Amino acid sequence: MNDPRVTIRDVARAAGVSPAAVSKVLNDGYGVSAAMREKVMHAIAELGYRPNVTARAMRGRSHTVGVVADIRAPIVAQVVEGVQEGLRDSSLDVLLAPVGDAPERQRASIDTMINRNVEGLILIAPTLPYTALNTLGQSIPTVLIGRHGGGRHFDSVMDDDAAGAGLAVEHLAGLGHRRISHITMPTGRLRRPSVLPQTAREDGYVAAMRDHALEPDVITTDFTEEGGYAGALTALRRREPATAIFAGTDTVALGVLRAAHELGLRVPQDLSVVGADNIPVSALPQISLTTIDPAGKLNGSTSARLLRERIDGRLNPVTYAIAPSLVVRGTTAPSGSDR
Amino acid sequence: MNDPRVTIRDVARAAGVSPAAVSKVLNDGYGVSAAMREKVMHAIAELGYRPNVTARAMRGRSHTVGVVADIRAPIVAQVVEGVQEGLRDSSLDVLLAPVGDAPERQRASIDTMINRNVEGLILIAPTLPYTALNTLGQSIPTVLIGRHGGGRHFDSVMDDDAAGAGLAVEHLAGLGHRRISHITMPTGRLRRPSVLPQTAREDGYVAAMRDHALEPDVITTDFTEEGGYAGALTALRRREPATAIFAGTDTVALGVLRAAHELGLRVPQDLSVVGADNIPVSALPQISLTTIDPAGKLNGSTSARLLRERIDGRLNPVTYAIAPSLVVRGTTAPSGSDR
DNA sequence: GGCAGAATGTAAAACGGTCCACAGCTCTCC
DNA sequence: GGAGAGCTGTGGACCGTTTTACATTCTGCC
Repeated sequence: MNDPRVTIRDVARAAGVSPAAVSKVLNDGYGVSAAMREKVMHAIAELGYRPNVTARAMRGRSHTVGVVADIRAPIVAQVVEGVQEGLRDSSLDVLLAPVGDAPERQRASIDTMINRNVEGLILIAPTLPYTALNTLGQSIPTVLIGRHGGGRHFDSVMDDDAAGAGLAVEHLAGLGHRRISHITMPTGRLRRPSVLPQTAREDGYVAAMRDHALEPDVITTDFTEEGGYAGALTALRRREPATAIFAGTDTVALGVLRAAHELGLRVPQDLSVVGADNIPVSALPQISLTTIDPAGKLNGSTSARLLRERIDGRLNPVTYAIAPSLVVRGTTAPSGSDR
Repeated sequence: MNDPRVTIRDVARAAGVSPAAVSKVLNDGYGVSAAMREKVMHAIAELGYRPNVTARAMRGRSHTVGVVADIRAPIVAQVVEGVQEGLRDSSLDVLLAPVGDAPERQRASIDTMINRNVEGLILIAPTLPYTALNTLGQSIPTVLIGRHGGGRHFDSVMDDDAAGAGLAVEHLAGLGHRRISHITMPTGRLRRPSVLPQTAREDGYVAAMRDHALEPDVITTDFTEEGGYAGALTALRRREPATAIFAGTDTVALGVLRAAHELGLRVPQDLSVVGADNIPVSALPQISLTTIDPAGKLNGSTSARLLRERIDGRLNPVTYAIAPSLVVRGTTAPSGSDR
């Protein structure tokens, strides 16, 4: 912490060895005697030496993994925690480049990381086109979280969102619901199979409905509370209104709850609602939303493991789909019930 | 993006000049002719050259500002957005080191940043002791957000939380409330005046109550929904129960709302509730919490400005207190009202 | 035309590590 | 006792950029 910084030369002098020797000790290189290791370690502790990472980075290893994510999404905190956990014993530090909505900001943040010679990248729910990601993966170890479809030059970790949607439909159908609507959002320019969670959920919903011999009803708005409100009004003003709504995200579900309230519908007696993402709000007693839990931490730690393998030289792509779980809370009940 | 990376030498060769010349163009150095600038710029664009930041960092400037924060707090996203905005025209990039609760993780994240030669640090609500922060500020330009009291070797930006508490009390007293309880959390090891927002709020609350000739009633639990629930039970089971509660944070306020609901109290008719922080949930129609808005983005952009001044050489400490505002929503009403 | 001084460009040394190639030493084995 | 192998440790080049000190060219003016 004190200026000027202690360098490897200072340590070497204090320990009476060469800088190269200190470097070897630090990188547990081949050919260091116990005696020397001891001397060097002592000098390091004595002087409070910490290697200058930028200098290290110039010779290949930057000891840094870059995470690019929109930190406004509550799940990101959990994912990052998982990443850190997965990197704990590895001498790799996690740095986060914050992005907002704009795709060009994503690019800029990725470049920020690459300019700093990060050893690998973890991108959370990137909206960049498939080809750009593939090109990126060719030049640097890359793992994608939450992007479906996989790719040739990067690893992918995601929740099995289609299966999650299946869980939701199964739960609702099991409660006797027949008219189950789904609210989703436009896919942007992304095309199947390289898509974000909402599209996979939509597909899973449609498939599950067909499996139960039910008619799918997909309403497309946007993923805000407002969007959920508007979507719910559509679903509930049909000639044969929905008795259950599977919302594409919890935030959307909150809008659905508000619409129901305004229309005088009781939840869950008159309308059942299922969300997705299990954001912190959903667990609040006032909300108590039945939802699909995305296992954010597990996504993070799995990504970290894959990235390390990739940094260590693996080239063939790996895809991990994590089984989601349904968290049953207070917004779902049997159809036509009045408990 | 393509391997191997384009270096300054490649650009120099392509433009038919020396590497030094390219460097000068990049750093708008003294003594570059228009012709040379033109040639170099063209070569840079041609080759898609981007300077290697780690190499730059070795010669002093790392073009990086480090933000250390707990990304689980919703406000952090807004603050970071403000920081980025304040740094937009500066060639400085923002990198974020995520931390959790543990103070030693804060230290580790700060070291992570220093090891990478960042030009300055912005710490959001750090819990490190005052002396550690002061020492830190002596070795690197540092700005603290959300830490009261200021210091000799760093700048401070914070909401005027005492004034915010004053707004809350004034609002409630103006509605006719006399028994206004406040729920706060322990101060940890921090001592006045170098404290986190909650302590400043508590002080502001006590002062404002006295100003209105009312008796302060401070309940100390912890800053979770559970804590709020427990605190509210205490306040509402007194012989003379509170008619209004000023919660230390919105999350706490959510617990208060649950307690009120369970006790059969209607909000706002039987009990008024004010929170603090204006987290996204509070704006939801179902919650509609009256709260104090912390102007996160303004905190961020102000910090960025101060940090730049400090990087440019300013040494004397500056403290900025940002006036908070009260957002009146649906959880407050006149005392004894039955509107 | 010659000269001072300004303007423009370059060579080379740094920054703080890593790592290759090699030197010196000890040990083993014949 | 000497050759060769195996260990330890070191010198120095190198990574990509900035910056200082200096060389060269140009300009204006007497």
